[in-house]
Amino acid sequence: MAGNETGRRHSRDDVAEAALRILDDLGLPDLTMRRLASALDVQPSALYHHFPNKQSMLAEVADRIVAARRPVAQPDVAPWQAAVRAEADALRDALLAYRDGAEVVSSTLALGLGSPETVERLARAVALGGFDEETSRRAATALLHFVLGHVSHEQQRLQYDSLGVLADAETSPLDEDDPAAAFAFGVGLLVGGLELSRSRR
Amino acid sequence: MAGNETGRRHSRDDVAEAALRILDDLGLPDLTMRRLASALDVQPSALYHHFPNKQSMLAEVADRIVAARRPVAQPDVAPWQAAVRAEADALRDALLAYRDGAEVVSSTLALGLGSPETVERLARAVALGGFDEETSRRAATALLHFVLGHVSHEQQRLQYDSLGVLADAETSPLDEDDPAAAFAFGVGLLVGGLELSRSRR
DNA sequence: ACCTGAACACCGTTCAAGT
DNA sequence: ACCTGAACACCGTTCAAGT
Repeated sequence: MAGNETGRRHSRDDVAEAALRILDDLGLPDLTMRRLASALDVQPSALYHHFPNKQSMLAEVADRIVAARRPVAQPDVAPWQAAVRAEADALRDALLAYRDGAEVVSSTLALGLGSPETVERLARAVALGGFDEETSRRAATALLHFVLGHVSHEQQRLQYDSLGVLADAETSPLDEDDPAAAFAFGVGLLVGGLELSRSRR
Repeated sequence: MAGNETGRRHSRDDVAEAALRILDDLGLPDLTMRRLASALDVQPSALYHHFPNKQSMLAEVADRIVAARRPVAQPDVAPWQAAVRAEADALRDALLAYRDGAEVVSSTLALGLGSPETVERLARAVALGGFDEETSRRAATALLHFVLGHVSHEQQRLQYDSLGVLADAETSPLDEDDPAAAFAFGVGLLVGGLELSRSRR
């Protein structure tokens, strides 16, 4: 897909694309520098020409995953609540588009790497409700933590189901029969909390 | 602290205690089976007599971290909102008590391991508000995701600050000047959302 | 600029064997 | 029941050297 599979001499872009492929095909635990190198027909040490270390390579992967979010129209007339929900949904869908997407993005953000765009887009949607900058940023952060935690768990479950068959009654209390509904509920709580703080202002 | 430092022959309990020590002294990346073994003056393979693998050993560590939460009085007369906030605070404090505590608990819960007690205690507090069981469980899950995400980030920041000196303006948009206030804000949003859904019922 | 070859300092886990 | 000794199959990263 991102060419140059046999011809040697790769770009940073090639490396990132190959990493996304491995992530989606094999999952995060199998996305090793050595496997990535061998997918590119190159020695592991060659990767360090493109990235200083594995974490920065994963940060690039994370940025590409969230950058693929569908754009959300935010007409000034629409209720801000709908904009926030749409942003949350777009983020969830982007994370679900790659295997272990949520965990990659989560660990990257935890390390302070990755683009700030993700929080900012959420914060902008919140700010449509007229909240001040700090409130918007804090609400966006809370939303992001919920989304990443929820989707991480969702994706972990997917993997279990696909390989473990998961003996009956083997469910954790975090498991949800309807992940999409549980997701909407969680986002709804945070939006509701914002509404309430607004009406009390 | 958990005895038997030189006399060979350890119990599962000794192993878990030693793991907690290493976690708090060196952090999760340095909590390896080999280092744990050498702290107990034992060959790495000996650990597999006590735990089938590293993940189950970490699950035991996670359970001990959250089990140390301070008990929260829940008199039936007190407002349920205060009970939920108290449970969230108790959980945050327990996670902060050990280095990388949030990450250990988070990854354990993500794998479906660890005791269900953590979610259940949160759900019980929510249920004091008269919410049905599914709503309480979903709200507790949302709360838990927020708490784990927030505290994980908080602890990552602590480590950065302690070793990196962190050049000026090196802050990510997720960073907070006042983590405790940001935490209370996030919990407040979720509690507020519950209040609103209640008044609309 | 991009890569090779070789090495360093590690991992988690298994397994036969010992007491 | 609890442990040793040795091995297997890996890791991320560095570094001199090549083109």
